[in-house]
Amino acid sequence: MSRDKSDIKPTEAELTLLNILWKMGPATVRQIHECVSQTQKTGYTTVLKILQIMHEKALVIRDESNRAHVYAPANSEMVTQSSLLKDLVSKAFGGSTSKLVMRALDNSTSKEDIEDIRQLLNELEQQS
Amino acid sequence: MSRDKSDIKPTEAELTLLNILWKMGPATVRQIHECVSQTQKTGYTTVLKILQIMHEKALVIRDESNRAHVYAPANSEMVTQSSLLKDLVSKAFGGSTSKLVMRALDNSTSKEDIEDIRQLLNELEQQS
DNA sequence: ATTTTAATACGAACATACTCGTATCTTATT
DNA sequence: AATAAGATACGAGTATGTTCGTATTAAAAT
Repeated sequence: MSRDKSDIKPTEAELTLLNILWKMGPATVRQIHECVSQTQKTGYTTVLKILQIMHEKALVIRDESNRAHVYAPANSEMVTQSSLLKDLVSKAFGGSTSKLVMRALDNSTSKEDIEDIRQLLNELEQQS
Repeated sequence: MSRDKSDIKPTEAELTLLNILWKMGPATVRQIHECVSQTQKTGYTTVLKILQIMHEKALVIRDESNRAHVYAPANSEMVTQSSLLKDLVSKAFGGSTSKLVMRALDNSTSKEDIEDIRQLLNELEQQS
């Protein structure tokens, strides 16, 4: 059973670029490189290459109508976050999402966060 | 700033073995291999090698007093889970644990789980 | 038209992870 | 003591990810 196109797990470098794309919207390699350069020292062609690989993997789509290709995420941030969580749940929490949630809450959560989450729990309970 | 010994991120294969060790307790390579063989077809020396690498990385400790070394996790399951969560939060949730929790809850949680989590929220709130 | 600029494509080098066969060493059995 | 069994150590092959230099191509400027 091979992996569905839509739930390929992005690598670390790929996730860095996806984060930028989700934040900036569709962008050229130059724009993406400028952005990533603010926090890392990475060559232009490195960013280009990663994007090309991501295109092969269908992690991004690109508009080739202009000379400078315009890249955009293939999946929303939400879908990708869910996919990464699902992966972690299965590999490190025995498949139990609630175990993951409890462990996450153990660590660090502010008072406002607690209220937000409680609110969400109420909504979820009503749905079912 | 180099990585602390105690929060090295285990790879996928390493996590598989750690899961076994947390479940079984300290074990020899043979025991671990038998266990992992129930779900995967992996050579004995492959398991051995991974454990040796994990020992170098200080992910496991081992008792060499007998011929068959006895391996044990260097860190608890809890600590490792927290470390993995922290990593995912920073890489895919902009550093926000509560965003991760909410995304996780969105997906799938049973009614009993919701109650458990609500209980935990109450306790957390009292602490602060 | 020629030159300069700026983009993509390609390939190679390097790092890490994973896998396993073979060599070596230690203990038990005969 | 010699052999067999069972353990670790080592090294090499493969796969994937990351990095970047160079080549090539396309557009803009002169």
